[in-house]
Amino acid sequence: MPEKIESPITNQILSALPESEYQNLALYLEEVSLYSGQVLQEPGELIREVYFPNKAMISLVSIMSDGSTTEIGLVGNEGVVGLPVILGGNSTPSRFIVQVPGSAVKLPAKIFFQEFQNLGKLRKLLLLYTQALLTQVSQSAACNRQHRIDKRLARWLLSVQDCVLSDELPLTQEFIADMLGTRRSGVTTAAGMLQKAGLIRYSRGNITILDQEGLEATACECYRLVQNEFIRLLGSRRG
Amino acid sequence: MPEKIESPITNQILSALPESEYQNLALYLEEVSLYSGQVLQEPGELIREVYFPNKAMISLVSIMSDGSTTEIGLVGNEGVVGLPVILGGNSTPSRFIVQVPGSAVKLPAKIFFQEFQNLGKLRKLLLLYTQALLTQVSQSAACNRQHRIDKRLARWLLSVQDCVLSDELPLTQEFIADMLGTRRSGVTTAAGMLQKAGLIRYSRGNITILDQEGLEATACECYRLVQNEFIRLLGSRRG
DNA sequence: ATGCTTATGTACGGTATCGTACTATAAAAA
DNA sequence: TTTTTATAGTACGATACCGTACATAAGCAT
Repeated sequence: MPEKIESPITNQILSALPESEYQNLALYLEEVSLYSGQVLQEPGELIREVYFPNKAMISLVSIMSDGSTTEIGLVGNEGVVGLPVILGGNSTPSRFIVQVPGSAVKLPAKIFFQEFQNLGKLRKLLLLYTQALLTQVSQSAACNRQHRIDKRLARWLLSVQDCVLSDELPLTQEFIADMLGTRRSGVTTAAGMLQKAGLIRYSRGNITILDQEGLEATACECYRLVQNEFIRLLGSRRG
Repeated sequence: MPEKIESPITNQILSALPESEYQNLALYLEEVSLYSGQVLQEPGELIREVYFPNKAMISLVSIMSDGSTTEIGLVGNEGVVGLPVILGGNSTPSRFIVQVPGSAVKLPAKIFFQEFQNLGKLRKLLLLYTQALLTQVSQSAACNRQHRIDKRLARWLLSVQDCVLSDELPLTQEFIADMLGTRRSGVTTAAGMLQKAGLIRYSRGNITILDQEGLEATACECYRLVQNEFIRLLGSRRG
């Protein structure tokens, strides 16, 4: 039996729903605590639940046959993990993995799908969010081709910050390397440059953003572009 | 006044519609001939018409502020250009440009949007196609990070072949370089390798695929993965 | 044919990143 | 405390690709 939701829901999609639509879901919503490194979904697996992050951040990750990984999208409190349920595919070739731990709200895929069929606000929001995610992934495709590692790192840190609404990011360089699709020592070098410039501080699995504006100036244009598109489509701040 | 459609419609989405749904659109469909290099949409422009390619192939392209370009998706006869109309954004930050000339069917965005609201086959197909495109873009994001130029070129040529259903591809190396997000001379070198291996033949803006199986063996795994996902979701062959 | 334009071939120093290995240090465990 | 483990720093040859420049050649117009 799903439990009652005690904590406030900060997920922006759920928060934006009119009361009547929210009540259609409320009975089935369940608050869960996600831990770092938790795998919500492996490639090809049938999606049985979708997750609305409150504070957590979840990465969508591509895995090549040689084991190399690349992040293709990030989901924070502005979004939802599990769009293939409404798009009809019910699975994807990517892994969903928790990067930043925290609370989220879980909903059975079946209920999610049913409510999406109604001509309500949820449906409208989910389609807009789909476009926003598509834009994010598209920009990453171009970014991965065109931009250097230090710019991409700066962009990525800003994006994570927006997802979790905090300057303190519990992330090891090893983990970041897996997301950026590069070597760990490459992250060390790039992060060292950002730290030397006074933009971030870090030590053993904790990164603090010291100068957001400076970091934005260092990041590639992709951060701003995606963020602007999230604002245009959803009115929220996310890149 | 839209003209009557004379030629057979080979676009897979339109072909798959039940007669009644097709009739809802038929009055507004207009056959158009797309030429190479034709820009259907610039970044940020309001989308007024959507295009269902019959034989043509259209690239979705990201443009950076320094002018560099990167293809983020391809659309052939399996799909439609203009998804932001149904997703609600009505524009995107990318350019839609005709890569391989040929016929397509044009439909006013308004009609497209209206018909999508109905709970019919069109809606189901479009959502599935959205997921397929998202998978394609996602895989490109990872591919751009992980794979070498010759593998990506092989993948890309196979994808174009699937889009236009022909072994003869009217493409210059300059154009290909813009799509792969690399230099023209890099394409020359990579294409030279493929030609030396007997996989393709080319001369002045025309590439012929001689050995599809060999090309697949050379291409990165991304080709197969995306193609399989198109088959799973839509039953059609496209990567 | 002749010249012009477009497409392709090639070269070469420079740079980002890889692959790998080894070291250093902080935190946790014994 | 000592040992172990996780995390981060550094080095260095190898490699893919960039940036650019110039040469060659095919097709087209005259």
